[in-house]
Amino acid sequence: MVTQRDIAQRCGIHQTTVSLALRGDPRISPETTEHILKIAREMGYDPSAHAPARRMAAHRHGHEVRNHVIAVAMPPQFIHMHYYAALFQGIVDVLEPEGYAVVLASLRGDSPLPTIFNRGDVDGLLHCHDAKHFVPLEATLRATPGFGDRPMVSLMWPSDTHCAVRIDDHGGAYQAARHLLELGHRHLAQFFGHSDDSDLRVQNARQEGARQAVRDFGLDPAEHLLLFDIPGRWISPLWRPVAGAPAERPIVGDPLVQFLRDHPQTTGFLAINDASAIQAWFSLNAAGLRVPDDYSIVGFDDVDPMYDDFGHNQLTSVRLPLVEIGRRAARLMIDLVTGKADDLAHQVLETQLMARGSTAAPRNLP
Amino acid sequence: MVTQRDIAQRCGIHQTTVSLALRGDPRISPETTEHILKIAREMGYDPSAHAPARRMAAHRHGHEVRNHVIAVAMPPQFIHMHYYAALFQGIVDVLEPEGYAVVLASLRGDSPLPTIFNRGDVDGLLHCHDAKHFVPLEATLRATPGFGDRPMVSLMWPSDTHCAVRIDDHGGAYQAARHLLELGHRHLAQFFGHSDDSDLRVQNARQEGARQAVRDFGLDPAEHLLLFDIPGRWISPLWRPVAGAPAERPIVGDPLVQFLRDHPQTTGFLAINDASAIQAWFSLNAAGLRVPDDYSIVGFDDVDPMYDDFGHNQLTSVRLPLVEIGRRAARLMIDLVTGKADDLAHQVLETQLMARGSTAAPRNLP
DNA sequence: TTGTAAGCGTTATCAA
DNA sequence: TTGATAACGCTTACAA
Repeated sequence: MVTQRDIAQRCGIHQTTVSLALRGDPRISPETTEHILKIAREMGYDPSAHAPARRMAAHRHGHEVRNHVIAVAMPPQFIHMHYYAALFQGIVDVLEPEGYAVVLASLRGDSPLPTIFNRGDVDGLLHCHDAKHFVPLEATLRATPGFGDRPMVSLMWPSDTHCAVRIDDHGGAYQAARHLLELGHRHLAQFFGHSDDSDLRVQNARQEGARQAVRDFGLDPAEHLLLFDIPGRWISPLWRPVAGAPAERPIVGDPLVQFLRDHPQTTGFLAINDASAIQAWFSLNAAGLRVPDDYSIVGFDDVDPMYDDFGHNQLTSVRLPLVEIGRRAARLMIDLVTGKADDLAHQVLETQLMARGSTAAPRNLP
Repeated sequence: MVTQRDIAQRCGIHQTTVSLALRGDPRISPETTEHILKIAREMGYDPSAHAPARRMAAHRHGHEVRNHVIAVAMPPQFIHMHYYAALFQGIVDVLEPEGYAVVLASLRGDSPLPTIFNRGDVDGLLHCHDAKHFVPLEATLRATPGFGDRPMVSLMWPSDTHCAVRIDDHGGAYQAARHLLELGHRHLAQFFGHSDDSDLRVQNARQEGARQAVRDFGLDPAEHLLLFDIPGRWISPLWRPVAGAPAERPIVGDPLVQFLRDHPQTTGFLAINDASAIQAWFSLNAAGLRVPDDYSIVGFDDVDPMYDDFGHNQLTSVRLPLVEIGRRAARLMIDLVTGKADDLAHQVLETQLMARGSTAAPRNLP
């Protein structure tokens, strides 16, 4: 393992000079510097091999170090969902070429915080947790000496305490509702996933977006836009490739059919995500009802397909620029780590409606 | 930042004693040790905060350090495939509770090796690359001073140079072929994905497995088991949630229909994975042929579903214990890192046929 | 422009 | 059973 002293000896020079030269300090003459660099290369000097020594010295002088390591915290089971996969893809797209390593941390309360955090080896954290779930994590991390006040960026969820990159939920729901209204639907039902411990800002924004679209059509939301409280499991991924996993087949229940009995005028559904849209579709099929002949469904996220017999996705959905969000969050993180960005930057991206076969003009129902 | 010296001063004792006590050295009397530990806790001493110092000292005495960091190398786009997701899930299941951090590294040639490798901060590597693709990576890593000869474990692919945990491909193909033969099919076609730069051992094992099943039925493989060279893209995931990605809709071509014209006796297909099985299914549908009425298809991996209108997966497939493989590989890695396992351990796991709606008894075709 | 010296916090050796 | 000392390789303040 070749050290700066080895190089110094070989050059008949002092180690300090080598240290300065290697970092391109202007106090060392260009010729000396060049010679030292040449010898260093020749001897195969590898600066990163001596990271601990450098860290100690830096610490002594009260400096921070960049590790080129970014942690990414995702909810459990994220790996099985295309939604998170797309975000993740964007993150890696940006970080990898810059030489950053990506550390995956589920950061659930039940596992210990990986020692890499305590060691101060992580430069920052990207995460995808809603505010309520993230509060305890944030507290833990902030209290971890090795992490301290390093930057965090939230993906998809708004945050009051740090940066966020997310989508315009209001606009997305507006697009979905408007699409159905333009097709002629007049009585819509918006899915609502009630989970009392989760941040409601996103759902509220979506509800307001749909209401706005209804109002813009001169209709009264109270009458023309109902809420349908979906079974909790509809939100989950349909299929998990886990031997013995519970959700091999979707839960095909009839709460939706019951809802339609109670509200027979409803013809259009705004789902909470694609999985719930597809579950609803299956439920309608099971009841002998047809999409889009009898009912129209709009998914959300555009990450899960509903194939027809020929492999064409039929699910109309609101496409989220998830990969781009991952990319932007990662770029923002790099800027924060390198001190080029403000710690409270927020970015909001627009969605795009992908019209497909699950939506059509309504026909008169009995 | 509290140091051993701080503790020593507070105890009116020498720092060396603190060092020994903290590591439970028997030379320090139990009472002293206990007292020191108590004070250390009180003062909030965090050993991992001083990792660099410890590393330097360790290095000086020629010791290795455990970082509790394992790298996982997966092929590009792995994040969008359930196959890799399941492997990954297993890995994380085991590593996370043990306090290991998981570093994701695509390790493609075009990005620089993350500095974390050069620094010696990675304890070992789990990877999922076939031998031919992995050879250059392995060379690079072995030549990286910070990684050197640390352990590697291969998932799914056999390796001559290091550990592997994989499945019994021969047995899996045997199960699939036997299933079709037992249903009464007598003329089978096995999918073959020709990519000349990839390790063929796996495909060879599967072909031999299917041949064996045919022979065990008293039939001649040369006549009763054909190979169908599938379009390259059939192997890829059907749906990628990437804005503007190329593969939004499957390629529904007719090479399979052409094949059936040339070999009209064929009634049963052994796919190379689930995606190719589903693509084949779509192709048959497009040609007005029906599964399983006219043809039976067996997938492989059991990671991608083919839903009927009610959300029930119809694809018969060979289930791979992917999560378990991830778990075993991770456990093996921990054993290697802690010096408890041999460096050439191999594990082979069995598959299980999941019979569903895509296979049935053949009927007489025109 | 270059050299000197001190110190970061730990571990291991050796002396007490 | 405990204490003193030297080193690991680097960065920086200061002296030459």
